[in-house]
Amino acid sequence: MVNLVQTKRLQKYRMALLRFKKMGLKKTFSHSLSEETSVSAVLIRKDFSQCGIRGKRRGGYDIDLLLGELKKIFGHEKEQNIIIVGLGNIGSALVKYEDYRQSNMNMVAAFDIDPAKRTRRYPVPVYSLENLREVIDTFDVSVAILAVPEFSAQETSRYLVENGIRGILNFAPVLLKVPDHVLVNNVNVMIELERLMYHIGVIQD
Amino acid sequence: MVNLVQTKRLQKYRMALLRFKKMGLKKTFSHSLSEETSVSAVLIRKDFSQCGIRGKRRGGYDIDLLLGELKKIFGHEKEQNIIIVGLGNIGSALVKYEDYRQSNMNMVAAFDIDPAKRTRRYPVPVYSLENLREVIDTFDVSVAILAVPEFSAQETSRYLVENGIRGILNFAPVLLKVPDHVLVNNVNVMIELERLMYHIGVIQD
DNA sequence: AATAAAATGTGAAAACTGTAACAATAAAAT
DNA sequence: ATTTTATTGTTACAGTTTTCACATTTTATT
Repeated sequence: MVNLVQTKRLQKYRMALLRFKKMGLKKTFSHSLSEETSVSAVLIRKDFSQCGIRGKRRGGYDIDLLLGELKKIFGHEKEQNIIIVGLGNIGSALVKYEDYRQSNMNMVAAFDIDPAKRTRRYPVPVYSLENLREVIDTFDVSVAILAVPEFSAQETSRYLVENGIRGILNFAPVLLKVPDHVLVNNVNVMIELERLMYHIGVIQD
Repeated sequence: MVNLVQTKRLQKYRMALLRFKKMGLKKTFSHSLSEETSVSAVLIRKDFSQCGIRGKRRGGYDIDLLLGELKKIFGHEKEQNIIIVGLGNIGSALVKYEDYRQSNMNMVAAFDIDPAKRTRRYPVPVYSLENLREVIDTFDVSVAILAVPEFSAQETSRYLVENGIRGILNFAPVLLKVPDHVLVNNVNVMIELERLMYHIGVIQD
């Protein structure tokens, strides 16, 4: 229904709307959202229009209505269980995140090869990868955060997919090879920094 | 010279090339890179062509030559100093990263309002934000990683910009408002997870 | 030497994305 | 009640990005 580019924008709108709501506002206008998100007002109206969201001419858009529609689109209505694999620096930080609940996500388990990590020091139970299938089946998990070291990322991702994972948020600096039905989102700090540097023109001067 | 879309692809090529090189390969072909990066072979050739990188007809591309050109484009030749602001969960994890050196980046300092964080437990000195200007001037820093809590992100970013930062890698779930000459790259785990879920169609079934 | 095969490089077409202009409508002002 | 104003919604257009088709070059084969 909506493609990747639009999805990204809708998520921006949602963030802005949540902020507006927190400020006590009830309705908003394409221009206000434009200022907040740096997306042109026309494009915002077009996106809404295409999603079947209607405003009132001269009256703007109802914030709760918009958030409701976005909720439908992104399926926040249904709780989604997720897992995390790898409790190194990044993994440990991510497992302690508390924002998951806000998006109706539920971190149900963590996995690490190091038995020393399998303690109660984390907010979720920590297992060996041997228990992966069991956890996935029990909690109907389809999305995993992958935060293992570079050298084991490809193999681990294969194992995840083998056991039913269809979406991977990958923090390892590796281009994972996965079957067509699996989706990977890469988060790579180095690459983001590099691009930032390139674009602010640090390079030239 | 190259735009954002192309930059992202070039970074992908670079990752693939580094992998090929590690495997001992000397030359490669647009098709091999295509398989590795999921970018079409024609597009890869076009990107290279536009960057003034030439291959040999039937002979493919020389890996070292390609990496050299990419190095020039991304300015890895010159060392870039960066700082990190906020030593919470994520910040602490990022400051311990060791991959910065690979891209010729140098993490020179961290900042946190909590004096308890200002110990020697971190691989770089930790300061109060009062010392920001001093550090920025001394080390000629133009890029910062922002990993403070949501509520203080906007204010902190304003302060960073005021003191000369021109690029921000923002881990706070906030759409920062910054002047035109400043670039922000957002890294938002929730948003990435949501998009992943949306696109694998977890929602529908 | 001639031919075939495997690559690159590129101009034109297609697909996609965003913008501009403006009609339609609702609210506010007179 | 009428006019003005502000805002949405949409159609046509412009720009950007990707793909297609194929010419060109190099290497390998016969």
